[in-house]
Amino acid sequence: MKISTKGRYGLTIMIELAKKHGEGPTSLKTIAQANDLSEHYLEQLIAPLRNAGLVKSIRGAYGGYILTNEPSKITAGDVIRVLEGPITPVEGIEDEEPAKRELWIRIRDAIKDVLDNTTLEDLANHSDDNEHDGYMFYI
Amino acid sequence: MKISTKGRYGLTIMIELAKKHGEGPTSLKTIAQANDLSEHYLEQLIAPLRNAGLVKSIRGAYGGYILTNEPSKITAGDVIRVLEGPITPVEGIEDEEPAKRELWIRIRDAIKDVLDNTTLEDLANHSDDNEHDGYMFYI
DNA sequence: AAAATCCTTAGTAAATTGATAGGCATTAGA
DNA sequence: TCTAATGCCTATCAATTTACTAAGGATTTT
Repeated sequence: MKISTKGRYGLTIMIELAKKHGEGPTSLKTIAQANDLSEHYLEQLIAPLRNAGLVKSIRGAYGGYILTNEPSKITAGDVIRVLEGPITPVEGIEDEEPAKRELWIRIRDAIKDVLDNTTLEDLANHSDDNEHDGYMFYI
Repeated sequence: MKISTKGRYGLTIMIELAKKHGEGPTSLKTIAQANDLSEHYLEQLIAPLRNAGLVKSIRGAYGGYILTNEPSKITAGDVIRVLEGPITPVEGIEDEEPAKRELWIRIRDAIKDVLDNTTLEDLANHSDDNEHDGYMFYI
């Protein structure tokens, strides 16, 4: 039910790169410091993002990472799938009996719908409004 | 992102009890055998369900468990919250910056919508159709 | 040459998962 | 009253995952 720090920090990295898109490479050190995260840990997270072709690295001094695509063309789902695996509430949906199977499928599709329709552009350009504060803590 | 066997087996228990609702208690042994699960493990899962008041136990020979409410009045969300904790894709949504915070809230609400609108009656009475087979494996 | 950066592998403490083991407490039915 | 069937409780544990830390090599710019 939870998305771990892999997916969350991974999104943080990608949002930072989206904000700097077109301005040359951004180093992990910069991103780690700006978000108070471990640079070493981020290195481990960006490796799969690079292998998946979502980012490109530029080595050496003044190097860093850049997005390989427009922020409007990369979704939160792209990032989460790489770092957390397939989007599904349970392993082996196909093995469940019909009633539960349909429940998991409805949940999966609901999550997919949100993640696949939210782009890095949406996330990077987001204003600092707080329109959701009113019901935020209702669980 | 995942619901563990706690929530899944817990739902299995509750669906079995819903099927037998009004017919007297059902033992964990019966449920464990019917679903090829460890009876001992199910005992650990039903304890919190009992503490939460979702089921009532009847001790002694020919005892077992019964639902404390109509299957139409108990939702999958009730069961999942007891066994998996609050429904949320991340811990500490309130600590995230607005862009990600809204993303997590949208995901949370989408999951809540499904879980809170699916009752044990829905799950117990489900026919064995396979209407979703066509796109089931698309992730 | 020096500094900044990416890249890779290894290790690790804590938590969670998914059980198993053993046995006591309670009750229905013979 | 005895016995079998059940619920109830505590402890233990192997495997996995999480969230890092550590160490150092490879590459490129200045």
